[in-house]
Amino acid sequence: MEERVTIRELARRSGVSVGTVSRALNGYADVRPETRERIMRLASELDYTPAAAARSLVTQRSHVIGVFMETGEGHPDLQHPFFHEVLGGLKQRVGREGFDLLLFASERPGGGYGPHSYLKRARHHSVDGCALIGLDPDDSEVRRLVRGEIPCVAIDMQLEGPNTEVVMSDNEAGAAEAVRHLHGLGHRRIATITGMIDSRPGVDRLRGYRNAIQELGLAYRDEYVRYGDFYAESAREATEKLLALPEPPTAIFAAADLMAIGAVRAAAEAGLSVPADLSVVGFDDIQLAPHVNPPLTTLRQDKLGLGAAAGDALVARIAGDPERPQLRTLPVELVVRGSTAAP
Amino acid sequence: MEERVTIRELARRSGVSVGTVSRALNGYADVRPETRERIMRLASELDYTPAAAARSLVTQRSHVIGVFMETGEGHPDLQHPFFHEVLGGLKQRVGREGFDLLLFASERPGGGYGPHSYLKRARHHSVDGCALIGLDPDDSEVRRLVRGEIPCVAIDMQLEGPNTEVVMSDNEAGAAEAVRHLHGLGHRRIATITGMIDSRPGVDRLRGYRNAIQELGLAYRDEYVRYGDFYAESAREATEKLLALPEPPTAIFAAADLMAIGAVRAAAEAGLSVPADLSVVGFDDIQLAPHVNPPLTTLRQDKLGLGAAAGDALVARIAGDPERPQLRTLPVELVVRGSTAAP
DNA sequence: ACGGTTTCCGAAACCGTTTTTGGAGAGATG
DNA sequence: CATCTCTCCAAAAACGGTTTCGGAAACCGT
Repeated sequence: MEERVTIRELARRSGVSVGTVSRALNGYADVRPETRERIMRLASELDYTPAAAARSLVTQRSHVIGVFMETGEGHPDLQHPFFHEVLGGLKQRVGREGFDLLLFASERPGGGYGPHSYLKRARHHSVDGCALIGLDPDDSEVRRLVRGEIPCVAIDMQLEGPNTEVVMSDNEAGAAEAVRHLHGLGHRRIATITGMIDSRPGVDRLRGYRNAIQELGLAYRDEYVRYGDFYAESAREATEKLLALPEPPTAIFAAADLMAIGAVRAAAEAGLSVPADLSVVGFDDIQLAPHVNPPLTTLRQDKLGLGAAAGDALVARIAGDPERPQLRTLPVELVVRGSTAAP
Repeated sequence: MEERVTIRELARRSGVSVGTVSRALNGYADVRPETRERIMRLASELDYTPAAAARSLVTQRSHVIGVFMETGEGHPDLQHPFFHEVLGGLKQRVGREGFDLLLFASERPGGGYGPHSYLKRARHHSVDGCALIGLDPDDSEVRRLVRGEIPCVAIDMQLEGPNTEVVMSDNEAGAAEAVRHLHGLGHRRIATITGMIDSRPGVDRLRGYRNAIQELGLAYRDEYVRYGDFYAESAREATEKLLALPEPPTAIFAAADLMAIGAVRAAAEAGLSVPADLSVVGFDDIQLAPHVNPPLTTLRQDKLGLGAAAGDALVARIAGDPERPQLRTLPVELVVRGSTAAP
């Protein structure tokens, strides 16, 4: 039978008290070098592994960051490639600092009583901080969570709380740059397909579009803005409508690469070729963007950077840094590939 | 100051002992209904949240599943869309059973001493089980982990251990079906671009290709098999070579959708059109497969199903079920779209 | 009225750590 | 030699739960 080797066992074998073992292992000053040496050697011989539960029980810190990211059927956000890359960035960043990520999945946490709530689940596991990715900011659970005492960072969602911070790309500037790029190419009839307009990125990108249109002295036409949901299918339908217009656009700014891809597809189905007959620019620069046909001109979000920034925010707030901004926005970069050309 | 409400507080306020509170909350039999009622009401009024650490310390069960999934620079596996969807399936399945997912990220777990090792990290957090996704099965750390006492499930990797189970798609059958489909369309010169041949899916798909070629009475030609790495770029190069052959293939089976997309791109760059001049079939059916141009004919892996099967394995083994298969393979399904046609 | 069951609950041990407190011994100081 | 300061460590009290054990009261049949 494999008996777990505890700190007590270490103490017994090395002839000191458990307190001393703990101090030796944790690098406290007041333990004689040779004693420490002996203990550490023994620990590695026996492959001693401290129990996180015991430690966090007393220190009240778990070195774990909770992650809320819905995988629901309705909005399969966990399936949006964008969020995964952000998650990867977060993982890397907080990993360096010794944190692990707890991806909340359980429906009745703690194996039993009481309904689940975000706050409760976070408290139950004593996470040191929480990352909220692509959630509905109006959800009452979410609001309760950020109103609590746990440091939170929200990615791509508008949220306020005493100890929470928001990280997102500069969506407005990016959208504006997209239409300027199109305009520079010579396009004058530029349409857009928005993301969900109840999300912050959705409205910001729309605003960027609108501002740029006006700054460039183009007429803002209602029929040129169509509402999508960040996924391909919605853009395909939207593009159909757009192309059926009496005066169809020569260029489309889609507020997500997935939607840009949907738009390209709709164009192909309408017998149009991209970019010869229609220019399309996306947003995100997902992994596949350079590989689709034609390669997508898009605005690159620094996905790893977003995750890393979220990690930064979390570790800083966990460390007790009070001087934190409420919002951190990262620049996006236009990368032009093959889906845009002069009209 | 927000004092955490503990079970002792509950006991004090409701005038019973802590043991009774515990039993009441956990649904044990020997507590009078009205007492239980009173306690539970109080608990929900005070929003009592049990501490997972304390509980798992004594029960030796954490209700947490550890997930190892590398985000390294070298092989950015966390970036392969396939794995995310699998993760989603796993999350859903184990979530129903009350488990959460711990995504290992920390580089020096426990905040300090000793080098990290998979086994050590798993033990440190007392995870009830581990999921290994897309790792190198020859890694010595991985082998140590599966030799241990913790139930493990490996997804898409060949691995053996006393308490570990493997879940993967029926790659061989899928590959065979791909070439039969191509053959049925009239193709006779069918090439393949493999995945990494040090991975089980890589070799299985190659074997499936080879077997089908022979069963159909086609000549097996060495120059028709090119080695890729599951990502787009490698397939693009491989396709260039293939098309430069004196007798170029009329169809390509790419062992991954990302590679199929790379192949399509290479064809376009060579002035060929898919599927008119070249048929391409992929593998995976990633989310984007129906949306690229042309829509990809591919073999659908049941990604959610793989995750769910992994979850099944884990919960069963955690519950102590000894009657478990060592390997579980899931069927794949040919879905024909626009990237294949008669030659 | 009495032994035997049941039902309900309190007391206490325990899980594996950290951290505080204090004290023994050694060396320095007066 | 007495005292004072170090240095190093032991003991014990937490942290917040679960679970075992046993006892008091209530209920039962005779």
